[in-house]
Amino acid sequence: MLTNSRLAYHSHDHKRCVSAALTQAKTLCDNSHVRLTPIREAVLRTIWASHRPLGAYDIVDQMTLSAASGKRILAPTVYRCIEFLLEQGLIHRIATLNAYIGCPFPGSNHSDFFLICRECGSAAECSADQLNIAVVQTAKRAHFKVESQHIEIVGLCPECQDKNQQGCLE
Amino acid sequence: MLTNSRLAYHSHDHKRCVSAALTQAKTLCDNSHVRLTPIREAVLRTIWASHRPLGAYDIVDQMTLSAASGKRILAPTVYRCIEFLLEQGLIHRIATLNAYIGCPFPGSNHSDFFLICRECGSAAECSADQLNIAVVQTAKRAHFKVESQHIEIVGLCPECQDKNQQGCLE
DNA sequence: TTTCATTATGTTATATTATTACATCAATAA
DNA sequence: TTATTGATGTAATAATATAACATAATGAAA
Repeated sequence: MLTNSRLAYHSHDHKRCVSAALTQAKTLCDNSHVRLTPIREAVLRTIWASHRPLGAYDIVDQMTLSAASGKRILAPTVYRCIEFLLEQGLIHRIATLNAYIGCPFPGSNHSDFFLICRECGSAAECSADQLNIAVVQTAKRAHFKVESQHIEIVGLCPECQDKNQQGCLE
Repeated sequence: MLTNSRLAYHSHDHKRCVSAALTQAKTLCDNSHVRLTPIREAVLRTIWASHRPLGAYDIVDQMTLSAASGKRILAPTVYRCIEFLLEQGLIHRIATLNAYIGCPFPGSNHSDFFLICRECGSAAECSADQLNIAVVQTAKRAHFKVESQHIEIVGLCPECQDKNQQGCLE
C-alpha cells in the first residue's frame, strides 16, 4: 500500500515534504514539457504548507500575504494554477471540503483515496490494490465501467484517537 | 449487494421509484417523529424526478415552475429541506457535482457508494460488504478510524457502454 | 534578432452554490 | 388561551468558481 499517513498525522520535518513535492513537480513538468512557472510553484508550495486541504481563497489570502509588499494575487490566477496542478496530478481536490491538497506520489498511477481526520483536519492519501479491486468488482456487478474514482473517508487519525482516548480518562 | 443500478440506468416505470421513495420517507419520518411537511415532500419529489443528481438551484427552478401560479420558492427554503432530507438519510449529496440524489434504500445501514455515468448523468447507489471491508481494512493499515465514507465513481453505465459501442461500429 | 504564435497572467465582472439574519406563520403542549 | 417550538418567507450576503478580455512573457520560425 502506498500512503503518506505516517507523515500526514504525526509531527515531522515538513520541509522535507515540501522540497520533495517541489522536486518531483519540477521533474514531472520537465518530462511533460509543461511549465511550472513561479506562480504555479508558489501555489503548489502554499498548498503544501501543511497536510490539511486548503480552500482556493485560503490560497489567495496566503499568497497575498507572502507576496512582495501589497502585491495581490487574485482568484482567477489561483484557480488557473489549481487547474494546471490538477491536470498534472500534482494536487487533488477534496470535493466534500471544496479544498485542495498536494499529492504525495504524483506521476505514479494511483487511486484517489483520502483519509481525512475530522479533528485535526489533516488528510493522508492512500493507494491500495485491495480497495481498487473491490471498487472495480463492485462496479462490475452493476455492469458499470469505472473510469475514475474519488474516495473520501472521514474519521480520526491515530494522533487524534490517542488524544480522545486521554480525554476520556480525565 | 444492495443497488438500484438496474433501475437507474435502464428505462423503467419511474413512477414506482417515486412512490416507493415517498412511501418510505413518510414511514421513516413517522417513526423518527419528524415532520415530512408538504414543502419537504415536494423537494424530495423534485429530486426523485430522475436518477440524475440535481443541483440546489435546479430544484429551486423546478419547484418554482411546478408551484401554483407565480409562487416562488427561494434558495434558503430549498437548502433547509435539503438539510432535513440529508439528516433523515432520504437523499445524498454528490460532492463532486454539488448535487443531490434520492436514496433508494433509506433507513438501511449502508455505505455512500455512487456510480455516476459521465454520459447520461444517471447515478446508482450501491452498498457492498466487500467494498466496505476493503475501506476499513485499508484505513486500518494507516491506523485510521473510519467514521463515514463517501465514494464517487465516474464511468459509463451499461446503456451508455452499448451506445458507445454502436457508435464505434458506424 | 525580429516577428509571430502560443501560453501565461492581470483585471473586472459575474456566475454558481450556500448561508445568515430576522420576520412571520403554523403546530403542539401546558 | 398562551407560551413554546419548529417551519417557512424574505432580503441580504458569504463562499466558491468562472467568463471575458486585456496585457505580458515565452518559445519557435523566419
